Amino acid sequence: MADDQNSTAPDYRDTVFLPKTDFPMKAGLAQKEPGILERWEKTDLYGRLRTERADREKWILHDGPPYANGDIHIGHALNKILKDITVRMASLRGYDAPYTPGWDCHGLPIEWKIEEQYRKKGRDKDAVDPIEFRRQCRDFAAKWVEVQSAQFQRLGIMGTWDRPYLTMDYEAEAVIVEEFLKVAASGLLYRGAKPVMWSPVEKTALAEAEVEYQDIVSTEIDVAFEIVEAPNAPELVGARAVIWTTTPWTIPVNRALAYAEDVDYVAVRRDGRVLVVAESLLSQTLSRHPCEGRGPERTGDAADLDPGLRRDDGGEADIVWRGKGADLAGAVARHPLHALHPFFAEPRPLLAGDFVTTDSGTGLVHMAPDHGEDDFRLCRAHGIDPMFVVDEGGRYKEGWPVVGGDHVYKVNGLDGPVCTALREAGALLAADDKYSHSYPHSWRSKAKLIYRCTPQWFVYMDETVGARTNTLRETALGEIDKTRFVPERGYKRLKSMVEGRPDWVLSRQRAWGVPLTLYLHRESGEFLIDEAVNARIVAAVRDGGADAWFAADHQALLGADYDAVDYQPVTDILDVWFDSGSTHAFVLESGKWPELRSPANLYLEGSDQHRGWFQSSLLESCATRGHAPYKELLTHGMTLDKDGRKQSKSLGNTTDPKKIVDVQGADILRLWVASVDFTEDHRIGDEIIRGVSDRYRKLRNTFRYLLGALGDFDEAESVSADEMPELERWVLHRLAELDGELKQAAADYDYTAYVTALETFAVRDLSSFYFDVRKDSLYCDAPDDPKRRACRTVLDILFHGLVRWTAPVLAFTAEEVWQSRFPSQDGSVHLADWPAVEAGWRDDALGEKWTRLRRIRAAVTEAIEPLRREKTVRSSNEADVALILSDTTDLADVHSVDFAELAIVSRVDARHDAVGGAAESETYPGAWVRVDKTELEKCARCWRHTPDVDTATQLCKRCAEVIGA
RNA sequence: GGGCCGGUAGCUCAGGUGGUUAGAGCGCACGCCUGAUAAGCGUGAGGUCGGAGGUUCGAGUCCUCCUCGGCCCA
Repeated sequence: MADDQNSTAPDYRDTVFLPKTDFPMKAGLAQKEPGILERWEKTDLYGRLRTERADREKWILHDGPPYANGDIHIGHALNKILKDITVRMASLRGYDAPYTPGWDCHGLPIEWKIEEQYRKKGRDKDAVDPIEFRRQCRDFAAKWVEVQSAQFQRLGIMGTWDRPYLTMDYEAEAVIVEEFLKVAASGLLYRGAKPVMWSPVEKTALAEAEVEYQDIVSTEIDVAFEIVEAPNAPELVGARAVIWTTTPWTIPVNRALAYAEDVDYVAVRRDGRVLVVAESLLSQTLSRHPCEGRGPERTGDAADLDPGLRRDDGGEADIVWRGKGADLAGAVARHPLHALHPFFAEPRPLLAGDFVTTDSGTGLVHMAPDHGEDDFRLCRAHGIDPMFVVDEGGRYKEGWPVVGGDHVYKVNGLDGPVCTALREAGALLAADDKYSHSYPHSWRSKAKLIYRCTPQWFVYMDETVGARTNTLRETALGEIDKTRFVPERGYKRLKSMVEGRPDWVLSRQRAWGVPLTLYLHRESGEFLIDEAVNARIVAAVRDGGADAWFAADHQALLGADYDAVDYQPVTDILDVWFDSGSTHAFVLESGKWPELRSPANLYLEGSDQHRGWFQSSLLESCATRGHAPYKELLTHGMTLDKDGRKQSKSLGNTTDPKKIVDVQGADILRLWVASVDFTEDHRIGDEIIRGVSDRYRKLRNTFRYLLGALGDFDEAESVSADEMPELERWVLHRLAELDGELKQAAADYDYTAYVTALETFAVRDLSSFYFDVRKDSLYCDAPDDPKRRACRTVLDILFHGLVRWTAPVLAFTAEEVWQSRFPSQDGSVHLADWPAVEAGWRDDALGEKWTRLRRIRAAVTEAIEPLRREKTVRSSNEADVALILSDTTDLADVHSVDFAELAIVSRVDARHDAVGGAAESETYPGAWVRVDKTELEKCARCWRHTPDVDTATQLCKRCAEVIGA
C-alpha cells in the first residue's frame, strides 16, 4: 500500500535540474578501449603532440628494450605502463616528451628456439649454413616484435610504434660495430682468457642458463702436498698440506694451493707424517683416511694406499702445531708428482683465497687456473697464467706428463693414471669412487661439463689507457655519483656492483649477434686499428647487417694497404649486453629519431637491471664518451603473486596482463600500476584487481556526476572567485593544495601518492561533502542564482583539473570523459596542459576554518545517527539540531555560514549556553548536540523542511519563485 | 653461502630526526535515501605494526638474532 502523502503530493520532479549525461556508469573498457586507440591513431595524436610541443623543453625517457621472444608478461606490462604514465606526466607538465620503444633481438634464447626447431625436424644445427641460421633468428625476433608491439599498444602506451628501434636493424648493428671499434681503438680492449663452462661433447662454451645440475658419482681424493717453505711457520716445513678434490683430472694441471686467512689450521702427526688441515675439518678429514681396525674400507683396497698413512693407534692424533691461515702466507709446497716432470717440479705457492671455506674438504684447496673460476682469478692475481692443456674435446695435450692424450673423464678411476701416480708418489691419502654430488651438465646433450680456459675479449676496468687519466671503473663510479636514483637505494646497489665487477667479457662463441669485427695479425697476434678499414666495415654492416662480416670479402674490407692473407678475422660475437648498452648511441644520437637527444633524462627498468642494462649502458657510454647516458635512474621491483611469491609458470600463479585487459580493461591495469608501491616488490591477484576496479568505479562516477551537472554549462555563467560563497572558495583552496601535492608526487615519480591524493579528494572533499551539500542548490536553485552559478563555475574548474590530472594514469577513461564533454573529430585530453590553478585560490586561514566546520558537521551527523536507526528521522533534512559550542571561535564560524545547509538538516540553533538533552560529541569534545525531529513542513520540490512552505502548493518560497508558481 | 631490500587492518597504502587511545581509501557489517540508483549518504567493526630479545622514562620508528619473501651474485 503506497504512502498517502506520496500519492497526494504534487510531483515537481520535472522542475528539478537533475544531472543529465550519456556518460555510462558501466565502463565496458575492454570493448571501448580499442576504439579510443583507433581514434588516437587516425588523428595522429602522438604526431600532433610532437608538433604542438616542438618549442618546449625536451624530456627524454629512453626505452630499455625487452627481449623479443614471447608474449608479454605482467612485468613487461608494469614496466611499459610506468614508462607511459611517466611520459604522459612529463607531457602534462609541459615538456616535449617523445618516446621511442625498442627491442633486444640478438642472443641465446632465440638461438635455442631455432635450434629446437631443427631438432624437431631431425636436422643437425652444425650442418646448417650460418647465414641461413641467422636469417631464421631474425625472422623469429621480427615475429615477436610484432606480437609484443600490438600487446604493448593495447595497454595504451603512446610512442613511435611505426618506427621502433631494433638491435638487429642493420643501422643498429652498424652503430654497435662502430661503438665496439671505438672501444677497440681506445685501448680498453684486450685479449685474455677465462674459464667458461665447456661441453667437451658439443665442443662449445655454454651460458649459465644452458647448464643444468644433476647428481653424479665421482672419485674423491685427498692429496698431500709437501710444504718446502713456510716463512711464518718454519716448523711446517716438511709437513703435508692436505687437499680434497672430486676432480682428480685437475691434479696434473695444478699450479697452487689456497687457504683462508682467518681459519684455524692444525698440523697433526699421523703415521709418521705431519698433515696440515683446517682444525674444524680435522676429524672429518681423518675419517676419510683408511686405517686398520676402523670398520670396513669405504675405498678400494687399503693395501694399495701408502702404508705411511695407516693409523697405528686408535686414539687422538697428535697436534703438533696450531695457527691461522695467515701464518701460511708465503709458504710454498711441492707438487706430489714433482719427480716426474719439470712442470711438476715448479714450486706451488700457498695463496690466500677468500672463497676458501670450511664447509667441506680440508680447508685447503688445490688451484688449477684453467679449470675453475676462483682458481683462475686467484692465480691471475699472483701472476700465474692458465696452461691451455685441455683441448676443446676434453683431451690433454699429447705429451703432457702422466695423462697426455687422455680424455679428462677417463683418468679419474681409482686405478687410473692420476691416482696411480699419486699413490706411487706416496701422496694419495684417501680415495673413494662413490662420492655422490650435484654437477653441471649440458642442457642439450645432458653431457657432463668442465670449466675450461678459453681466449676471450675483455674491456679493462682498471687500466688507464691512451689519453685517459681515469680507469673505466673510476669514470663509471664518478658518473654514478652524478646520477639521481629513485628510489635512492639504487645508488648503493649499482655502485657496489660496479666497484666489484671484473673486466667486461665482450666475446661470445655464438652465431646470432653482432660480430667483433677485428682482424688479428697472424704473426703478431695484434688486432688491426685503421680508421679507413673500420669505416669500410661499418659501411658494409650498414648495408648487409652482421652477415656482411661473416660472408665478407675481407680483402675488399682491408683495402690495398693490407693483405688479407696476413689477417685472421675474429668470428666471435658481442655480448648482447653490449648491443643494448649501445642503444643510447643508435637511438638517441643517430638522428633517425630527430626528436630525441642524448643524454636521456631517465632510464626506467626493473631492479634486475642494476646488473644488466643500467650497468652495460653506463660502461659502454663511459668507455666511448666518458659520461653516463642518463641523468636519472628509476627502478621498479618485481611483480609477485597475491601471497608475495615469485610468479612462475610451473607454480601456476601467474597473472596474464592480456587477460586483465580483455576482461577489465587496460585502464584497470594502469590504475593497478599507479596504486602499488612499484619501487618495492609488489603483488597482483584477483582480490587486488577487484579492489582496483572498485576504486576505478568511484573515480568514474565522480566524472559522471560532473558531466551530468555540467551538461548545459555555459562559460557565461561563470563567476569570479571573489564573488563566490565561502564553500566554493574553500573548494578552490583545496584544489590549490591538491595541485601542490600532485606536482610534488609527479616530480618524485610517486604515483601511489598521486592517485591517492586524487582519489581521497574525490571521495572525501567532493562526493561526501561538496557535492552532497550543493545538490540542493544545483538541483533546485534558479539557473541564474549566484550560488548555483558559483557552484557550476567550481564544478567546471574541478572537471578540468580532475580530467587532466587523471589522464596520464587512466589514459582511456580520461579521453572518454573529455570526448563526452567536448565532442570533436580530433580533440584529446592528452593535448592539454597542466590545469591552471590561480595563486589566489590558496587561503590557509579559510582552509583551517573549514576543517573545523567539517569536524563540527561530523559531530552533527554522528548525533543524527541514533535517530535514524530508531527511524525517528529518515533523511537528515528532517532533523532540527541544537548545538552548544564551548569555543567562541567555533560558534562564530558556525554563525558565519549557513550551517543547516552544510549539515543538510532543517534548522540549526547554535549557541554558547547549555541546552537540555544535549550530549557531548565523542569526536569533537566541546560540542554538545541535540537532535529532534523537525515540525516544519517538507517542500515537495526540494524536500527541505522550512518555515515557509505554502500549504496549497507544498512549495517553499525559494522553489515557488524558481518555478514561477 | 655473500651483497642489497622488504614484511603496518581482508586489499592497496600513510606513518620527518623514537613521545598522547597507530591513520586513510577501498572492501565488509548495519542503517538511510530512492531526484548521481548495479549510484549516493551515514555509522560501525577490523591491527600482539612478521617473531624474540635488547637500548630507553618511552619503540611501528634505534640495535641484535630468528623467520618468511624478493632481486643480484656465489
